[in-house]
Amino acid sequence: MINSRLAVSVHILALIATHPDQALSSDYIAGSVNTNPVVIRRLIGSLRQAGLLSTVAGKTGATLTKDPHDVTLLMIYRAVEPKETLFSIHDQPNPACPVGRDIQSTLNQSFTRAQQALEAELGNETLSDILHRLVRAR
Amino acid sequence: MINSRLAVSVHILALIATHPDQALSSDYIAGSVNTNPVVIRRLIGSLRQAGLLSTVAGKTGATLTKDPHDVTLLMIYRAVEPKETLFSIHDQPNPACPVGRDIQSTLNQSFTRAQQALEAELGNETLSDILHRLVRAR
DNA sequence: AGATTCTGTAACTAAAATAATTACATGTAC
DNA sequence: GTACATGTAATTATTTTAGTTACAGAATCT
Repeated sequence: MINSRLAVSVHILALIATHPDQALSSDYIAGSVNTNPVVIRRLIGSLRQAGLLSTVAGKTGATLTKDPHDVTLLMIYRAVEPKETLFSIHDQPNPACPVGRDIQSTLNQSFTRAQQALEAELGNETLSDILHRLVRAR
Repeated sequence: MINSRLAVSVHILALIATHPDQALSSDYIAGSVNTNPVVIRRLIGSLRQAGLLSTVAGKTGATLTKDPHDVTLLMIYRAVEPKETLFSIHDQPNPACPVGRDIQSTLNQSFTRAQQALEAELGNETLSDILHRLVRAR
């Protein structure tokens, strides 16, 4: 199972987007997400590094640097997910065995395709889509 | 990052498929995978439960119960992956917050789509494809 | 039959990943 | 200058994953 960093990050960005007039503190956001403020600040740090929002140290709040239409879930995912490959492959299979020798590269092809399909789908969904569905959900 | 159980399971099935005449022990398979025999026996247990192979307790070896053409990576993945959902979503977001209240169901829609794309791709790849690529890799 | 070897599992340990927390340096605003 | 915020390192806790030990029960071999 993939970690919840993407889920929490979307939550953070949705909060900021729906409160354009208010400066939301990491404490406030943590209250909505139900976690520790430091967890929020760390994710915001990654999102800032990815150019999705900007903050000023010491100053409350963060502002989106892109239009929600132009922010895909894939961009958010990549911002907070350090690992490039989705599936792990066991290492050091026996090179003396014909299967062991080539299993890694073979699996890698399949896994790469699957990952690309996942990422294509994440790339098709924007923060704007999320915001619209949040409103409609009421 | 997703665990390596799918990778190891494909390795196991590929070994069995390429040695139809030999009865491979969990010890032998563990030697090719480079892990502990119990890890192999556990995965074989899951694969058996899913109807992908059969074994006889005490008797060396396992035999595939399906043609490799009819075994998809998705079937293998589902056999050894207990979790149904790919992405985790943080729990107990603040219900008093409009975003917190509906974020889970909203994210769930997006995540389900992404997961389906991944699974569709895994469903398109068969054990037979893997076997062919293993041979070609030499 | 008895010894040996294997599978099937439970139970436990180790390692790694994830999340939560503490602590504090530094910046902002009144 | 005080109060409060962010940024980040360091630590701890929790969960997941993988590896290991142990052993009961089945099969094979002589």
